[in-house]
Amino acid sequence: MSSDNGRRRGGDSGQSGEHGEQLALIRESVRKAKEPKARPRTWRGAKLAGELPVARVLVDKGPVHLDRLWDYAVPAELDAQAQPGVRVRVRFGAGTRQVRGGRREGGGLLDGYVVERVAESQYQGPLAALAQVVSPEPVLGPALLRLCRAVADRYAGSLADVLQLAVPPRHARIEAEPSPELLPPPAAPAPGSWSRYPAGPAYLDAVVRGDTPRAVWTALPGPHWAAELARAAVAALASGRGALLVVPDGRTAARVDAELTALLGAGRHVLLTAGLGPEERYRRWLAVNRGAVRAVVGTRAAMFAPVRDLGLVALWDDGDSSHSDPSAPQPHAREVLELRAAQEKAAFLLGAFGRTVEAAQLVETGWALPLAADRAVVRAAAPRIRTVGEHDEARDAAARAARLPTVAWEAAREGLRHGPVLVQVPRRGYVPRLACERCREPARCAHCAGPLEARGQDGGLHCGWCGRESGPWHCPECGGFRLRAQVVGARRTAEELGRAFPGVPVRTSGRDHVLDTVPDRPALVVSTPGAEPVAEGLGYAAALLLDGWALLNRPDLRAGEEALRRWLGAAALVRGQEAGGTVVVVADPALRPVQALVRWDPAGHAARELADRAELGFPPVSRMASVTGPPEAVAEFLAMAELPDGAEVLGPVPVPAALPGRPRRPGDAPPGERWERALLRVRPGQGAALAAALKTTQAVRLARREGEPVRLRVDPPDIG
DNA sequence: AGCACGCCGACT
DNA sequence: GTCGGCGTGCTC
Repeated sequence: MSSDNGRRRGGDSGQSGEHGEQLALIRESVRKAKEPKARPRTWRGAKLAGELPVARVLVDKGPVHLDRLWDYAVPAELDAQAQPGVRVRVRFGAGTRQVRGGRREGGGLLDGYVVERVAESQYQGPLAALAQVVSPEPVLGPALLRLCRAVADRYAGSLADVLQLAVPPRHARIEAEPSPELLPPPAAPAPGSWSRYPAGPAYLDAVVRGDTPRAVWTALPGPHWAAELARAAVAALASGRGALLVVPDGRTAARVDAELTALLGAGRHVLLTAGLGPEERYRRWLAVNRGAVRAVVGTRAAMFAPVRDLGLVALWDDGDSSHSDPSAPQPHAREVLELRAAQEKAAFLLGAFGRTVEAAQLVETGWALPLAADRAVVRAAAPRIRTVGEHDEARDAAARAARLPTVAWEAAREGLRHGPVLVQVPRRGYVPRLACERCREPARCAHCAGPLEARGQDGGLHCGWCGRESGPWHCPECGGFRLRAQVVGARRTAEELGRAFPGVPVRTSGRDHVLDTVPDRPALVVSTPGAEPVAEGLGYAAALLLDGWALLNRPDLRAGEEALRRWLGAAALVRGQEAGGTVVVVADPALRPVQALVRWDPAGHAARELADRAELGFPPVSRMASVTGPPEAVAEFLAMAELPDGAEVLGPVPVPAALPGRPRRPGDAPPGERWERALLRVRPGQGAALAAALKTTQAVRLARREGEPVRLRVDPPDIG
C-alpha cells in the first residue's frame, strides 16, 4: 500500500487530519500558496527583491537532473545581478525545506541558470532563496535558450544536457576583461568565384539585402569553396547581421579563418575551435555573446555560438561524421543549424562536394534550393575519372609488387611527370569484415551470422557479435576458402610504392601525422580519407583511389554515399581535366557510387538514394530512434511508452559486443553485459511526437527509478 | 543521488 | 511509549 503522504502534500486540504502538528504545518503552507499575496516579502529575515521576486532556475546537472524549472526567492541584495541568463548556485535536495524549527538547511549547492524572473510562483510551498549569483554575465540569452529547448525536444534529451554543449565553462578572469570594440559592417563583397555558379551572385545579393535564402550548394572541385564560404559570411555582415560557419575539423576551420581574414582583416570575426584551449575559447565566445564580434567560424560546438542578429548559418560537408556531437543527446550540426535558421530567421547554406540524403531531402521538400554550377563548368573543373576493376592484374612486375593495376600504375607514372600524386588508402581499422577473396561474399558466423574478424596476427577467426571462435572457413557462395584480410595500411602502401617508383619522394598523411599541404613537386602522397593534404599550386596531377571495395562493403545504409563523399573529397584536390588531372578509382564500375563519381553527379546519386530510402521506409524519409540497454529495461521501456499512432518497433536485437580494441562508444554495452537495441520508426511528420513520447517515458522511469535506465538516440547513425 | 517521512515491529 | 529498519517519493 502506498503512502498518501504525497497527495496531502500536494495540497488537498479536504483530508480529515489526525497528524496534529505536521498536518497543521502542511495546511499552513497550502494556505499561503493559495493566497500568493500572503507570501512573505522576506525570507528568513532577509528582504526579498521588490519587483519580480521569484527566479525560475534551470539546474544544470544534478544526481538526476530533472528537466524542468525550479522557483527560488530572490533576496534583495541579489536583485540587480540575478537577471535572466546569469549563472547561479542554488540549494537543491530534500532537507532544504524548513522543518519545524525553521533552521534546517540541507541539500548540496548546484549550478544553474536564471531563465526568467516572475512576480509569483505556482509552487505551493515555501521557496528557498538563491544561494549565490556566480557571475552577472548573462550567458544564456533568450535565443540560445529557445534553441537549446528545441534541440532537446528534437533529440528526446534534457535541456541541461544540451546546455552543457552550448554554454562553455566559466573563467572569472576572462569575464573581467573588456571585449574589443565592435567594428562597423564591411562593404558588400564582390561575387568573386561565386560567379561560376549561375545563382551564386544572386544568393550573395539576397543575403546582403537582409533576406534569408536557403541553399544546398554543390561545390565545384578545387580550393575555392573556402573563400566562397567566407564571402557568404561577409555578405551577412554587410547586411548588418551576423554569420556562423561550421566546418568539420580544426584544419578546415583554419583555412576558412584565413579566407575571412583576407576579406575582412582582423577583428570582425573569430575562430572557435577546441584547439584554442578553454580560456581563449571563452574569451572569444564572450566577445560573440556580448555582440562585439558578429561572425564565427568553428567546429561543431560553434553551432551554438550566440551570434547576435544572425543573418546566415552555413555548414560545410555535412556528411562528415564529426558533425555529430558524441555527447548526449548527440545533436547533428545540420539539424541544429536548420533549427537556428528557422528560429532566428537567417539564411542557410549547406555546402559540400557531395550530397547527403538529408541534403537531398531539403531540396526535394523545397525547404532549400539547389545551388550548383552548369554541367559544362563542372566537367571542366573536375579531373578525368577512370575506373579499373579489382582483378585487373598488372603485367608489369613493379606494379604487381605495389598491388597496382596497370591503369593505376600508368596514371601515377604519368602524373609524377607533372606534379604530386595522391594515393588514397582506407584506414586499416576501417574494414570491419573479412570477405571471400574470390567473390567478396562477407564471411559470417555459422551460429549468428555476425561478421567474422581476425584476431591479432595469428589469423584465428572469431565472430564480432557472439565472440565464438570459428573453425576453418569456406565460402558458402563460391566454395572459396581464402579470406581477404584487412586493407594494407597507409604505411605499408607507402613502402611498396616507394620501391615501385624509386627516386620519387613518398609522404604519408594519416591519423597520427596529418599534413596540411604538400609542395607542387612530383611526389607520392599516401593518405587515409579525410587526411589528404592540399597540393599547393594547381593541385595534384593525379590521384589513385585504392581498395574501393573496402569502403563499399561496409554494413551501413550510408556506405555508398560515404564512399562517394570520400572519393569526391580526394578528387576535388586534383587538377581539372583540361589541366591534365586524372583520377583512377579501383572499384567495380557497375556500382552506383562509382558511376556517380565518373559523371561527377553527387546530386543525382543522393536523389536516387533518397528515393530508395523512401521506398524502404528508412530515414530521413521516416524518423527513427533507438532504445538501447539491458534486455529487461528495453522491454519495460517499450511496454510503457505511449508511442505515436503507426509507430513500428523493430527488434529488439542483441547489440554487437564492443570489441576489445575499439574504444567504447555510447550505446555499446559495458564489458561483460549483453545489451539489446530496439529501433522505433515513425512516419514523416511524426518525429516530434516520437521524441516527446521517448522523453516522457524516460523521465517517468527515471523519477520512479524503475529498473535500469536505457539510452535513447534519435537518428541513430548506424542502421543497416 | 540524498534525504525525510511514515509504517510497523521490537524493545524499554 | 520510543527507537530504528525499510520503502517510498520529493527535491523550488
